[in-house]
Amino acid sequence: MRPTAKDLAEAAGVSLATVDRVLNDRPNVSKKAARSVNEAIERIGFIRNPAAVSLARNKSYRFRFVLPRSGDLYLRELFQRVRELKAALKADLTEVDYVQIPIDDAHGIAKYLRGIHDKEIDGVALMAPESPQVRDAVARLLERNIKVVQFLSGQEKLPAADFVGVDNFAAGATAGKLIGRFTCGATGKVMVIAETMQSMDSIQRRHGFDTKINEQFPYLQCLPSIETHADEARAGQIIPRVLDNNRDIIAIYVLSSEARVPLVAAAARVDLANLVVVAHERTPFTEAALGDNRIDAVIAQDPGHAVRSAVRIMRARSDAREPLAAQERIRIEVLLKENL
Amino acid sequence: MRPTAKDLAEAAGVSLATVDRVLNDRPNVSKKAARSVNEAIERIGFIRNPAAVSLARNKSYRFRFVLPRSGDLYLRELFQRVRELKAALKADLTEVDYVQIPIDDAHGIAKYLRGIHDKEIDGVALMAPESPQVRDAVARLLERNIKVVQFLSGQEKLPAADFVGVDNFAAGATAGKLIGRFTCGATGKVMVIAETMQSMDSIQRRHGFDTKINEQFPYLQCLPSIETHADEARAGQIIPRVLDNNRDIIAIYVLSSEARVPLVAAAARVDLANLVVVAHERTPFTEAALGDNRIDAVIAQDPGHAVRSAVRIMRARSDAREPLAAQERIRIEVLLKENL
DNA sequence: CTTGCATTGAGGTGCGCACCTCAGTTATTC
DNA sequence: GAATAACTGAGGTGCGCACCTCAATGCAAG
Repeated sequence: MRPTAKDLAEAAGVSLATVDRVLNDRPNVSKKAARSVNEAIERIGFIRNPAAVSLARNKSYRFRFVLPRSGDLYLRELFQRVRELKAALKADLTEVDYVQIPIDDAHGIAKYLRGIHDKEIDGVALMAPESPQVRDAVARLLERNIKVVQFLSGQEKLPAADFVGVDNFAAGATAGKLIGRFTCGATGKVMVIAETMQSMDSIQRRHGFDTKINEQFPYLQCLPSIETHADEARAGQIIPRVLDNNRDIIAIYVLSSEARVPLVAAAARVDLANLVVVAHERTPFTEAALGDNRIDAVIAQDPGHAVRSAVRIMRARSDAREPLAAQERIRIEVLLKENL
Repeated sequence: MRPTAKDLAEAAGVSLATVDRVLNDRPNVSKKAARSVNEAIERIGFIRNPAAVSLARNKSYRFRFVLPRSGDLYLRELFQRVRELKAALKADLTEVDYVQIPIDDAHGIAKYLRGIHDKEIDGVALMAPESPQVRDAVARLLERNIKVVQFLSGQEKLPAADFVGVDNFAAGATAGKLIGRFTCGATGKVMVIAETMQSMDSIQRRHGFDTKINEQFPYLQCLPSIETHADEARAGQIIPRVLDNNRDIIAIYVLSSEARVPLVAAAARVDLANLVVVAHERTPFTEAALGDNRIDAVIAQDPGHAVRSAVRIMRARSDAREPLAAQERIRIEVLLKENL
C-alpha cells in the first residue's frame, strides 16, 4: 500500500501536525524536524495523493488568455481551441477564458493587465508584443503571485515567466530550407510578405529565413519584406505591383500567421501553383490552399497543443510544481498536402 | 458555488442514495427517478468532482506496454519515454510498465496476453503485428474488461480497441512527396528499404509511397523493397550489391523505423549527401544524419506523445470517459535539419 | 528564575463522493 | 389479498489531506 501522511509521520518520528507543517511550508518547524521529515519522504517514497490534496484544498483555478483582437484566421483557431478547452476543463475545477485586446496599444494592454486581481485570476497567458509598459505590467502580475505565460509571442524571455511557442528563428530557417529545396536550383527572386515587421516573431522568422537562404541558396534573391498591416485594400494594391515589377519572382514566403489576405492578392496577378509558396499556420485557408497546390508547405504550431500546454504550465506553477518540459515543447510542424 | 451531489439530490427531488445509484449505474432505480436525476444534472449543470471521485474510489491504474523485443533505436526511444512517464505518473496512482516480446512469435504474444489478469492490469497498449491468434487474445482481454490500445501498429482496427499512431499510408505518401520534390525532376531510380514487408505498417507506407510517386512523379522508378530482416550482415551484403547494379539510384527511402543499419550499409558504397534520403522516426542516428546532410528528411511520430496519449486513452476508458480525440491524434511530423 | 517566543503534538473538521446496510415503501404477480 | 420483487431514503464510513485550535513543551534572553 502506498504510504500516507500518517505513515510518513510515523517514519519520521514526528506528529501529523509537523508533517503537515513541513509539506505545506508552514512556519514554526525546527530544522531538525524538517530534515527528519524530508529524509523519511525519501526513505519510504512518500508522494502526496493529488486527488486528496485537490479535494482538501477545494481550490479552483482561473486562467485567462489575453489575445490580440484581430480577424486573423489563426487567431480564430486559437479562440476555438480555448473554448474547447474551457468545456473540457470544467470538470477539473479549472476555469479558462479569453479576452481580446487591440494589439498595437501597449498602453491599453498594460492597463488591462494592471487591472487583474489575484482574487479573480490565477494565471494569464499573454500574447502581446514586447514593450516596456507590458513588461512592467507583467512584473506587477508576478508580484501579485499571478502566473504568467508568454504565449506564442515575445521571445525576449522575461525571467519567471514561462514561454509557450516555437523558436521563430528556426521556423524561418525551415521555411527557407523548403523554398530553397523546392525551387530546385532555379535562380530568381523570393517575395516575403508580413503583416508587420514590428513584432519580434516576424523579425526572428525573417532573420532565420535570410540566414538559411544566404548560407545554402545564395543565388536566390530575397526582396524586402512587404508589410500589409492587416489591410486588405493595401495588400491588394501593393502585392500585385511588386509582382509586376519583379517578373522573376519564383517563390513567396508569407511569414505572418495571416496567409489569406496576401495570397489572395497575389493570386490576382499570378498562378500560385507555378510558384513555390510557403506560409505559416494551419487555417481553413492554408489547408484548402495546400489541397489545391496553391501553397507548397505550411510551417505550423498546433494551436490546440499550445493552449493546452499553457494551461498545464499555469496549473503546475499554481501548485508550485515544475511543468514537464518534454511535453510542453511546441513543435515546428511542416505540413504538406500529404500529411494534413 | 459548484453544485454537489447533495444539491443534485435536492434539485431532482430524490435522496442522495438514488443520486448515487444513477451516477454509478447501480441497479434498482426506476426509470422515472433516473430521468429526474438526469434532467436535474442538465438543469443545474452538475459535474462530479473528479478529485473526490478518485479519492473515494481510491483506485489505482496499472497499464502495460507490450512492445517488440528489438535493438531498434526507435524502440529504445519508446522504452525511455515509458520509463519517464512511469516516474511522472507515480503521483497519480498510475502504474506504467512495459514488457518486450519477440515480435515474430504471434503464438507467444497471444499466450502472454492470455496470461494477463484483470486483478493485475487495467489496460494494455499493444504494439504487435496482426494475426488471428493475437486478435483473438485481444478480444479475450476486452471480455475481461481490460482496456486495449493498438499502439503504433496494426491498422486493421479492432472494434472496441483504440488506436494510437499515424496513418501509415499518408506517412508513405509524405515520404514520396518529399523525395519527388527534392529530386527536382531528375530521372532515376529510388531504392526502398524495409526491415520486413510482412507488417501492415510497412505495406501501407509502401502503398502510400508508390501511389504518390506514380501520381505525381511517374518518371521515378521505385525498386522493389529490400528486406533486411534486422540482419546487419545481410544488409551489408545486399544493399551495396543493389547499389552496384543500379548506378542511377538518386534517392533512398527507408520505410521501417530502423534507419541506421541500412543507411550505414549504403554509405559504404555511395555518399549519401549526393542522394535524396528520407527515413522514418527520430533517433540519435537520424538526428545526427540530418545534421550532416546524410538524410534529407525524416518522417516521425513523436514517441513521447504516443506513450502519453496511450495512457490518457486507457485512463479515460477505465473511467468510462470518452478520450479527447483532438488531443490524441498523432501527427505525421516532417523533420528537417532546421526544425529539430 | 521568569518572561517570551518558537516548537511540537493531539485532536477535530471538512472537502465531495463511493459504497454499504437496513428499514420502509411501492409495484407485480398469482 | 397475500406474497414477492422492485424500489427508495436515511444514515453511516472512509478515502488522504489541508487547515485550524489549543495545550504543552522546549529554549533563550533578560
